[in-house]
Amino acid sequence: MRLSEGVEWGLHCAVLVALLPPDRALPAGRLADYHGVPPAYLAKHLQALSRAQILDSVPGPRGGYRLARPATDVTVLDVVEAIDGTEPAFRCTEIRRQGPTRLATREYRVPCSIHVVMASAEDAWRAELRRTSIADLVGMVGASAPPASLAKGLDWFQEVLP
Amino acid sequence: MRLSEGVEWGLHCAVLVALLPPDRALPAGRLADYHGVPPAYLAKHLQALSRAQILDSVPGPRGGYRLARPATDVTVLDVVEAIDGTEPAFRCTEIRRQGPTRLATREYRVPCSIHVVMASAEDAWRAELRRTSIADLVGMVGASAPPASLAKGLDWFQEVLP
DNA sequence: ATATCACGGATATTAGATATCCGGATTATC
DNA sequence: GATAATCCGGATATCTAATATCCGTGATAT
Repeated sequence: MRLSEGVEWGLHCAVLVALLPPDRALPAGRLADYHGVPPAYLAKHLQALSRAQILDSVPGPRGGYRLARPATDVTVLDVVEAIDGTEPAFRCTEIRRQGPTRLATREYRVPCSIHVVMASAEDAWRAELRRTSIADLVGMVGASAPPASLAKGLDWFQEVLP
Repeated sequence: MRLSEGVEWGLHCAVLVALLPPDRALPAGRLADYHGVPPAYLAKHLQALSRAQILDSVPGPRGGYRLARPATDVTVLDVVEAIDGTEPAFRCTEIRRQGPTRLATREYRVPCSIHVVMASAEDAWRAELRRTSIADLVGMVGASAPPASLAKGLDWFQEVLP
């Protein structure tokens, strides 16, 4: 079981644009520079975040991406699902209905108990991801990152924002 | 994010061998018949369950697989991890340390907050899967499956166990 | 008018999951 | 003891999804 690497990129990008001065946007290329990831591929993931209305995209010079809503209203789960999709990790193929002892379809009114357990675990996973917003992550950075990190980040904004 | 289909097969097989009469074993081929899945590939997953000491393997005629421990002592998580591995779904590549604003390695003593959140969600997922044992699943089948299903299963045992 | 940027489609590459086969080792049964 | 059934691990083939790039189009600030 493996999450797309794009999930990590998307979350870090969301945190970074949450720190932007009001009404400014960061182009995809700058976000790729900042994180040291392939620009063309990151662009694809940012487009997914834009379609999910997590980011706003601004075309043209001084354009780029910014948050579409307050950082408090964007959960980690929102970003994960925008990039990785909402398909469950466990997909019940109903193998209980295969093989020599299978019954008629109408007999299977009760759900597959294995399916139920796996689904409830994924619910717990999602619930946990919903508990944290991008604003929380920004706060965590402020509270626990080396201060030099923030300072350097601010310098960098001055440099790259035209 | 996607779990191997083998996880579903492994769980259904664990439930089935938990229903075996004492000291009997089911060959991989019969388990594949019962579930309508490719025998050669299911065999690979059963070998993984055997290595994880969830199943006992018995070579030779009248051999096959049986539970290595009481069904109450085998959790759903045990089976999932035996087949899917224990690698986390989210793998932090520390992209916060890349790019133009990176600091010296020694500055990063606090953990990446995104990593922490993703890891806690996976902990919640695992905790949920640990709450249910194979014995619980067997009980659920007994309590909620169509009775005809169990009856047919028992007939089938008589037929295939030499 | 021009340069900057997002967007979506097409396509190539790679890694991992799915699937099969075979030779060797083990053991119950005759 | 011979035979047949079974597990085991390695080698290999195939298929799917993730990763990655490129380009033409449209929008817009300067």
